[in-house]
Amino acid sequence: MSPTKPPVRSSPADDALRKLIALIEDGTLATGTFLPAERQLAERWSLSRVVVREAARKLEQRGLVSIRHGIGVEVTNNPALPVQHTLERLLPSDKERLRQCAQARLLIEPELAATAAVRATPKGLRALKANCVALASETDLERSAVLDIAFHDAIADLAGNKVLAVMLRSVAQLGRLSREVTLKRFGVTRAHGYHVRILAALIAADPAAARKAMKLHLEAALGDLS
Amino acid sequence: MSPTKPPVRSSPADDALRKLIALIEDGTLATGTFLPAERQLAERWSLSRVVVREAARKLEQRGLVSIRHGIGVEVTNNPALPVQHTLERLLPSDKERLRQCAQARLLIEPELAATAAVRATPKGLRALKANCVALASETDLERSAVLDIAFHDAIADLAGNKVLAVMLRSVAQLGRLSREVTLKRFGVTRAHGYHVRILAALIAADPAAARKAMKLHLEAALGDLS
DNA sequence: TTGAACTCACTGGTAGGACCACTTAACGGT
DNA sequence: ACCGTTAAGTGGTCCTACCAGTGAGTTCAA
Repeated sequence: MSPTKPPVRSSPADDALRKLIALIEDGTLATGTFLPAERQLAERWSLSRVVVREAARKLEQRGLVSIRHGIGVEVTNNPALPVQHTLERLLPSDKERLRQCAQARLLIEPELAATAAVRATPKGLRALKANCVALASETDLERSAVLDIAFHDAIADLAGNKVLAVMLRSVAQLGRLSREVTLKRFGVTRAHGYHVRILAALIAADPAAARKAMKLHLEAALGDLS
Repeated sequence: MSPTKPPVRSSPADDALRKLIALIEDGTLATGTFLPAERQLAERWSLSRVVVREAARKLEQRGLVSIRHGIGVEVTNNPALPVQHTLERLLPSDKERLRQCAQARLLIEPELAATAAVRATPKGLRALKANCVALASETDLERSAVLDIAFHDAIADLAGNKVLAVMLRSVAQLGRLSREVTLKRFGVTRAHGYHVRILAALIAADPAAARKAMKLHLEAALGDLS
């Protein structure tokens, strides 16, 4: 009953983890920058290096950082990564995983597009338009794929539902990683056409049209996989 | 160019992690059992305890095990846990998180019910029926909530899409954890009624009816939150 | 001058041993 | 028969030394 041990149970490891998360979220440690070296953090916070290491490992598993031997700990902030790990373990077969991811996208993304049509901001629409323009003139297939993903991510953000946004981002990235069937050149131009139509529906603030345009786009793109 | 260092880059930590995952997945380490003590594993595999610890930490972050001070490392196998961590960080506000999770459920789960109606097996239907019966006679609210979640999980499994199943499981568990507004007694009996109707649609292999019944159920249950 | 190899000072990764903190169950005194 | 003590097990932390990649600066030969 002595007040020396109230329910304040907090372990050094948890403290370190929370501190780091806080630093990342408030922008002190921006995406793309590196954390201080493990030894420095340990001394600065009067902790063992082991504790700092464990915190870093946890951050890595949660997709917040990427640890690179000989380099350092880079802030990546990719919340979709843990989901990708889970799905890769649950569905070891690339083909089946892609199939189920496609099904999930087909269910989620048209709805996101419809919501985005209602909630879109001028700023968000400008960004989408810029993405479309960039995709039109992009010749490199690799960068085209990145732009394509960014377009869909941006729509998910506009919709304002972070739960669905994270889910979409996960399956989209997973699809991009595991498909050798990367887009052909004609695939890019076709994708651009669909993107333009989706963007038009968003600008018109027409949910039904956005939903339909997104559905058509996905069915066309995902159909290439079968 | 010497063949002594081909692309076999494998670190002891990765090896340990892979070994443990394999042991868990092939059933050698069943859910509910405990891993050997860290010191034992370290000696058995001729590794440092640090390495074993890091592997265990990673497994914990991925939802495969639960580490408990003074007790041991228990195999839990809850793939939804990483997603929950991510969403709790992205949406710190309980209220907003619940709202978006509800929206996600409303989108995903009716579709899962419809698919389950087509793909349901006799065995799966029996399990669902047993769950319904148990819920009807359960008086404890805590256990009722568990049964409720299990019912929805079972339907997701029947639908055969693990991607959507994991997503649903995540948002459902998250909802149960963060709501103080736990079900009242009348809520349980009402839920049971909906469950029976959903089950009937599944038995009848009627996708449209299943989708509709699930939608009604969710709208009723989630409506209590607002 | 140029350029390629080397050196060295970082980074994270691993090792081993000691000790702390929590849990449980067996033990022993009352 | 009860309850506090003890001891042995577990994970948690620390320290210190060393191994292993990386990159930049230096050196030395062409």
